Amino acid sequence: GKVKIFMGQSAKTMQIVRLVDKGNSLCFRGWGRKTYPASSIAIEDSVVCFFESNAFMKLTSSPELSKHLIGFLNEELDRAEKRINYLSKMSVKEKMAETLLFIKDSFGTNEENELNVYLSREDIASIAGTSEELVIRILSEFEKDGIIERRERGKKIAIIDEIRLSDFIKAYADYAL
Amino acid sequence: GKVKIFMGQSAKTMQIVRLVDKGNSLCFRGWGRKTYPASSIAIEDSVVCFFESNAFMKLTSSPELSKHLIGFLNEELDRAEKRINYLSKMSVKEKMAETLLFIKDSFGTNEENELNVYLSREDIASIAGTSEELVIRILSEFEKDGIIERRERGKKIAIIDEIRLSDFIKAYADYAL
DNA sequence: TAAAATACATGCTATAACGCATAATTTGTT
DNA sequence: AACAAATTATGCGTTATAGCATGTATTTTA
Repeated sequence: GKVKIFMGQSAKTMQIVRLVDKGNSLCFRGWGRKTYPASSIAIEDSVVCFFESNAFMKLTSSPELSKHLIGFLNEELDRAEKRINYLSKMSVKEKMAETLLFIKDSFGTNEENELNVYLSREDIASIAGTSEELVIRILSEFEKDGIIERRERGKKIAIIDEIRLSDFIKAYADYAL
Repeated sequence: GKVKIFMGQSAKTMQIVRLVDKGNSLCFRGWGRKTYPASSIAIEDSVVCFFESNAFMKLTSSPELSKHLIGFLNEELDRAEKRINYLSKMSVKEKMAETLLFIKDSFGTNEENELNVYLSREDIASIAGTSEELVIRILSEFEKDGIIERRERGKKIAIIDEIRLSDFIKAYADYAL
């Protein structure tokens, strides 16, 4: 299932750095190291598979797996570097737009354009790098402007106008999310 | 030589995401993709080697190179995720502390604890994710507090009290930079 | 089904950070 | 050497954001 990966131990320093959907491997990152520098929490019930480190190391000799792994790391590094750019330069409103697209990119949406995941306002704040209060304020602003809709008392977020969302962030990178 | 890697085209959105020293390969990231999503500028005179993509692809089958590459990407992803955490949660003063350590980590210091690189205040601002003015203010504050020294009219920055610098950021991650 | 705990929402205040104006240095150019 | 351009530095008003207080709704527990 879906997993969030974060850094920092206290509430003050906690920051979600990555979101992982089912089928994707957390363990990829742990390769060849004693400790993994971040922590994970399952957002929903998840099945987690463990590999023995040694056995996994042997597999690494497979060129196919290596290729896959390199591709995966490349993509994640891309996403991470984009987020560095975003988080440090954007206004909170822009960060919220980016965050909604980031969540969509990570977990997708259903037929009604609703995000396939429930995240608390606090979690969203931790992705966007802002406060819970600002998240709530900007979500209602986005709803007022017809960009999103909050359904089932805020549990589901539907993206109504994705174009306008990406307009917020289009100045920041020369290619689409 | 030394190279800075950044994203965003306008001054407003420009953000340095990574610093690369001599010997390290930029091209690693370009592997298997048409376009590289960030831009690079040499900080100092550099010798750059180009590989033909096809020839490079063949090499990738070598398990040794794969291993090396995977290790490299893992490290870079670590650094990137740490910076995500830092940039979104830290005060400007803390970000400046982290930035100085980040620069030291990237390029090292000489015998007099001076950073092995000259970066304009604007560049530093773009690493720290803040404004040029704040960089200047906080640098002089750090100097007043005996944490750093600006030598040769600001061209060289010497790190006097690294302990106190890392104290600023020690709450953010459970392991050292 | 009542009580407690959690999550969502809104108003308000204090302040950190931004960004403009301006000045002082330093560097580059003819 | 004298000028222009760029960089570094400082002061200051404005604003965005954080963070508290407080209230309402929702979910969980007993």
